[in-house]
Amino acid sequence: MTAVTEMASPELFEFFNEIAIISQLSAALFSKNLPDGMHVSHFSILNHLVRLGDGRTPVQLAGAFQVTKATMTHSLGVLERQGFVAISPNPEDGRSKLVRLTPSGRAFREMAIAQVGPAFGPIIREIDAAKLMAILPDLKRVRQILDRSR
Amino acid sequence: MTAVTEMASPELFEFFNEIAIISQLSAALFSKNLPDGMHVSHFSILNHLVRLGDGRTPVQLAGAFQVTKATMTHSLGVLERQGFVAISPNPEDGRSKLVRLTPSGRAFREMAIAQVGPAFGPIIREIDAAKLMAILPDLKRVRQILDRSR
DNA sequence: CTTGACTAGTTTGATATCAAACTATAATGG
DNA sequence: CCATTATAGTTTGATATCAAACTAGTCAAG
Repeated sequence: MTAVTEMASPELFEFFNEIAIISQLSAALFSKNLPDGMHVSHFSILNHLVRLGDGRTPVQLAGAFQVTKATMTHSLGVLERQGFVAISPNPEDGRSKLVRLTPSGRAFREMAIAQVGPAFGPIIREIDAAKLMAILPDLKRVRQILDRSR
Repeated sequence: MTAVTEMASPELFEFFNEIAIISQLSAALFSKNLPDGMHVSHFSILNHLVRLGDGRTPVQLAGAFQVTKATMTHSLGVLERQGFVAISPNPEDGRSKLVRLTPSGRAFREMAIAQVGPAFGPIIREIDAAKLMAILPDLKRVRQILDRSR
């Protein structure tokens, strides 16, 4: 058991290290093709709201992206100041709020996809998207396990 | 082509999103089991120096972890203040410096491994380390492609 | 030599993120 | 009802990171 840990640690560490680097590089590539001072995290929130529907609470969003509530407060502030989301009290819970997309927010997301898509095009071609999709379930499992043991 | 991009984008985005979340969660789990205010990035640098050898320059290290020079300046400052590395001028290049581990730095790395190992033990068992190792080469390819198109 | 282009490292200013403390509302058990 | 406990969101203070401007050293071409 100790032996297993000792043996597996370096490789496991390498695994997570690789993950961290890919995360950084892809975020950088993404941001570079995003207008202005928009960050991937902001786009992600808009994307999430478009794909899975409006009217989520900040805590739900924080859970979806595995960031803290404080981080989500900050990100939503940015999006609200840009006019990309509207935040209103939650009629069903006095403590809570609801986040809704504005038309401008939807438009921005469309534009971002149009801009970023081409940048990732060559990568998609080169990487063999099928392989990535094959990996995805394994990654999800890793995520779930990490999430549970949090 | 446009069609391919449009079709592949959501999934590809999901892929990178999953990567980003795993990166965050694993870093958090790691940091939680690291003494004091030490961050994964600091440990990683020490680990790198132990495994691949001393006497690297800051730029080499920045390249290895795909962070900017400025970030590496900061991280090395932390490690130096903790007494974990010693930084000296590079006799072969007046612009450059050499980073060396101190005994204290080696000891800290050992201790960190001893502390973090157990925390990741259950995860190793549950995740099926073999599967992760199978994925690793694919991840490396993704990293290389991203790196090249930077 | 000397100039011009490149490279190493630092500094500066900004931002994303976190942890912990705080406020306000909800829910639950006696 | 009320007191306790839990949850939603914010605030505060800290840190890791980045991009861009800057300093200083190197190198190559003439």
